[in-house]
Amino acid sequence: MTQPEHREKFQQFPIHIFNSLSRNKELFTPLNPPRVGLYNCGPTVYGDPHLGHARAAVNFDVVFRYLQYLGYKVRYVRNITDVGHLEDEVAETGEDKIEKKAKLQQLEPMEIAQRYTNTYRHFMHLLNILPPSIEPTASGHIPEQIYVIKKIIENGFAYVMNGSVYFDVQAYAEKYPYGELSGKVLEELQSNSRVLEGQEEKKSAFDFALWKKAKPEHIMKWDSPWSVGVPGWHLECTAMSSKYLGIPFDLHGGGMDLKFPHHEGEIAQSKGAFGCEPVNYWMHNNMLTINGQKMSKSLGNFITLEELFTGKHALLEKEYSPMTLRFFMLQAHYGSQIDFSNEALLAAEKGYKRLMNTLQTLEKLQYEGTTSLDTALDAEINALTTSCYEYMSDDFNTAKTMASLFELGVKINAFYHQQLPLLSISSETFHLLKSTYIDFVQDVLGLENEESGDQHQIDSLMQLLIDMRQRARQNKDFATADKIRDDLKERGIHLKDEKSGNTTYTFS
RNA sequence: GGUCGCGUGGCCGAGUGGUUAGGCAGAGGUCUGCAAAACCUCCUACAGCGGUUCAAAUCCGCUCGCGACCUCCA
Repeated sequence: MTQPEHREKFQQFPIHIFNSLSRNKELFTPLNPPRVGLYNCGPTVYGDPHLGHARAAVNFDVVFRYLQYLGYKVRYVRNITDVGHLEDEVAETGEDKIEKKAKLQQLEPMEIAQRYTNTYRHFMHLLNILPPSIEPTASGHIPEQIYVIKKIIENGFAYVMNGSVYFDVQAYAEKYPYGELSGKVLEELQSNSRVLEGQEEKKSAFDFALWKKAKPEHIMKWDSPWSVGVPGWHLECTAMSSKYLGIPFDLHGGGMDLKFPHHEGEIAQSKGAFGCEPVNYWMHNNMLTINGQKMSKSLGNFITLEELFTGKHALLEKEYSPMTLRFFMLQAHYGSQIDFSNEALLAAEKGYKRLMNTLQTLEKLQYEGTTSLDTALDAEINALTTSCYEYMSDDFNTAKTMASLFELGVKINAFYHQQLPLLSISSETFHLLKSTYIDFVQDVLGLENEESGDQHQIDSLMQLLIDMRQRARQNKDFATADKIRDDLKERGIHLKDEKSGNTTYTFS
């Protein structure tokens, strides 16, 4: 995919990323070009993947895709958290989320983790999200996590208490600033911290566990120098990102809700263990709301991907396809909140189909003959193709990029329907238009056609019906012709008679 | 309560000191046997009130409304 023209455009529009840490848009300079290390916080596999998972995954998939498109060699690490996160209502028992579910369902903890990992991967695949280069699990990296804890203890930023190890935030804060990413002030944290049982072990309420001693009844536990127990909440990402990407690495992503305490913890652990920032650029995608309300289980507006794709949810008027969801998300910038509603999804569905129809139209376009150049039009199309790079490089602005693609689509359709002469642009411009449009829609934004079934057989069946109707039309038997068209329409297939005399069809 | 952010046309959503975002919906037109699609044209907004400026939706202040984080969370 690394074509010379990409390099040229790339040089013209170097990538700028809004770095959550500095709160500024910064020129992206990888440490070891052309290699880029990308880390994204993946799911905790104790439940069905939902819309929030999709947003994070889609956004960083586009980052991954665009970097690769420009010729970077990207190692993309997205973890699977299969251990270690405490659940609210059982926090005082130190019980593990995954373990809790296992007991309820009488399954092995790893069986649960595996099942939801499979489900997650399945839905990511439906969303056309490229698999990461490495998908490490927390449970598979216990020694690495123990190693990080040892380093932190050695450096004096952690203490052992009754077989558990806690990060000493106060000691850390004397040497490094704490709370930079999330804008937290230590004193405020202190006064606002909720008092939980089992916290009397900690020196301060905001100290966090690096290792937690297990209760005898716990099933998921590992040996360590301190106790048989489980690793802390934020440790896996530090251990696995440093292992596979080095320290520091280039780019770390995740949902905004992870800024505190998760990513703040990662920064502290990394500096505490290795004395340096874990990563140069932090990217955070914003949250979703549903009909203007926060998506949460207690509000009953929590939508899983399966519910969205099947339409089986009280808030959904119908099902929406994976590509509709992907399109919908890409029409907004990752840094903005987006609001879900049936109207918004319906609009996205239509927009997506228009984009796909244009893509198919473009593939049918043939440039033949001699140019009779329309300089203004030629320049306009050139500028629009260039703007795709410009906008993507400007903090991955998929919304603006899509706007340019739609404007190019107007030209593509006009060429195809002979509303504009194709030969009014140069052959070079035509090929640039074609490659840019196809590449950005398919490779960069990852939007693809969703037709199902055996397309070849459907085509041949459809051709049969189209021929029959054509004959009826030639005989002015419009009743028959219209019946064929209307009956197909009832079945969700739309016929279009084109100027050229050809009839094409689309699915609704 | 603390911290941060947002309020854009009928809906969704970019943008952010002077110039068309885009999608969906709606109106008119071209094309068509009729449609559909496509194309053309129109609908041209920035919560309210003040202030800065030659110029503000964009900067500042206040008011109102909303959201996120502070606790597992994408």
